[in-house]
Amino acid sequence: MNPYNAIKSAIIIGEYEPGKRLTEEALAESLQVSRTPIRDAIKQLESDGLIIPFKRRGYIVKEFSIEDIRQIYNLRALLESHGAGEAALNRTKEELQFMHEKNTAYEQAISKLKRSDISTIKNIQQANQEFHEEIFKATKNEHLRSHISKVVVVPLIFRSFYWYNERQLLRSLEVHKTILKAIENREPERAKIAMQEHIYQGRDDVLVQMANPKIELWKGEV
Amino acid sequence: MNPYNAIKSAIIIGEYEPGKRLTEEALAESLQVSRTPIRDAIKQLESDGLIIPFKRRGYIVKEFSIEDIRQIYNLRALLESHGAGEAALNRTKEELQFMHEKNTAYEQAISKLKRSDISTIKNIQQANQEFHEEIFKATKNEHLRSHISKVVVVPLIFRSFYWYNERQLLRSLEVHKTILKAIENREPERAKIAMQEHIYQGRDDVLVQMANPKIELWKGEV
DNA sequence: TTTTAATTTATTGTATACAATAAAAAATAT
DNA sequence: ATATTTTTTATTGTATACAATAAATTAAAA
Repeated sequence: MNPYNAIKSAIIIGEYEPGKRLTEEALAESLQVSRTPIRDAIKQLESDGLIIPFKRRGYIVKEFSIEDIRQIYNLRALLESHGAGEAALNRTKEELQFMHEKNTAYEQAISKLKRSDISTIKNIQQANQEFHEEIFKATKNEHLRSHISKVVVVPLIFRSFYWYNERQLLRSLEVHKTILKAIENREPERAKIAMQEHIYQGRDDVLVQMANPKIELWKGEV
Repeated sequence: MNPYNAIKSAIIIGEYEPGKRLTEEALAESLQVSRTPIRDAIKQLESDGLIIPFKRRGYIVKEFSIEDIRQIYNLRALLESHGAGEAALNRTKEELQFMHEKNTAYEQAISKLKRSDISTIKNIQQANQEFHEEIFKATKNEHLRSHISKVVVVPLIFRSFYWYNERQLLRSLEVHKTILKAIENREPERAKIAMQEHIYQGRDDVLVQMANPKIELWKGEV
């Protein structure tokens, strides 16, 4: 795994907790490479909004406020709902088939849920992400796609899956099916609204958990 | 000027034309710095979508197709119109005042138009950009702001000002005033739609010029 | 002559030493 | 005790040499 993915991964699973301070040298030592590739990774992570410079004394892992969550999820809602509408207009039969396959994979990942097992949750998050990405591929809009990927802050989504219970996961699966049906039927407005609602639901789940933390984020060895 | 802005600037004014090949070493030589800061700049420019890697043999300045223009401007329309709506809801009296000032500066920059004079056109583009940015500041939505800035591909906008005649510039000034009025009156829907129309107008002007190039991009020494 | 393999070359990737500098700590003055 | 200046230190910024490697070129084989 390259330095970028290694650090990102550690942030996603919470090994590097929000607020933790990172320096080039310490990261280089920990990943057994020189500072040069670490600097490349850091620049990318900064542009991703996952770390922020800390007064010329390294970086800290970004802590997301309630307002950050609102803003990020509202942006996602705007862009991803637009994407779903475009997908409903432009999808081919083959692409629809791929979406079905990705959603089936998501269903299977959910069925293997073991709470607090990092790798199970990673699988669920990954399957979910691939389903969403399949939709945006079908828009044939490369710029929209790449911008959506910049708005999607993976650590936030990972955390929401970490907190989700089975009921919540099954509900999200049902909404995926609604979105799929709308795309299948070439109903852009319905696909758009279903996707918007899906993202808002995710946003509110995160906000509720933040206001009233029932489950701590995992801590300890990888 | 740092390497990032130096290279970006050269791309914007067309000194580095679309398709031109760039290598780290040549840029380092030309800007009289080592490859290290050039590499940082290149990474940023790549993420901006202004250059693309060319089979491990340097980079080339991005050539924008008609489809690219459509996708980028449509994205801008989506995000900036949303931003204008939010600004109409959230702007303070002071922020409204700033917007007026920026638009006055835009009006003055236009009044000094001399076609084909790079620095005049740079001023117009800069003033226009500052007006738009003032609107997005008023949203108090830092994430929206930063994403809009990623969608705004400055070379495209610069080129459109390069091609614009006085009539087109005055029309764009009038639309700015419409947007301002809607923000002043706290009419989010109208601000949104006016901004959307403004961006689509810009898009179509660029598409028309691309289909039927009346004015060549500037070439020669800086 | 065309395909395949070997060699060379252009270019990015990485390590490392040193320079610049902002922040922190210590010393001095008020 | 507080404010100001000086010194030290932690950390990023930059230059440069060398390594890795994909692409281009040349040579060899079919």
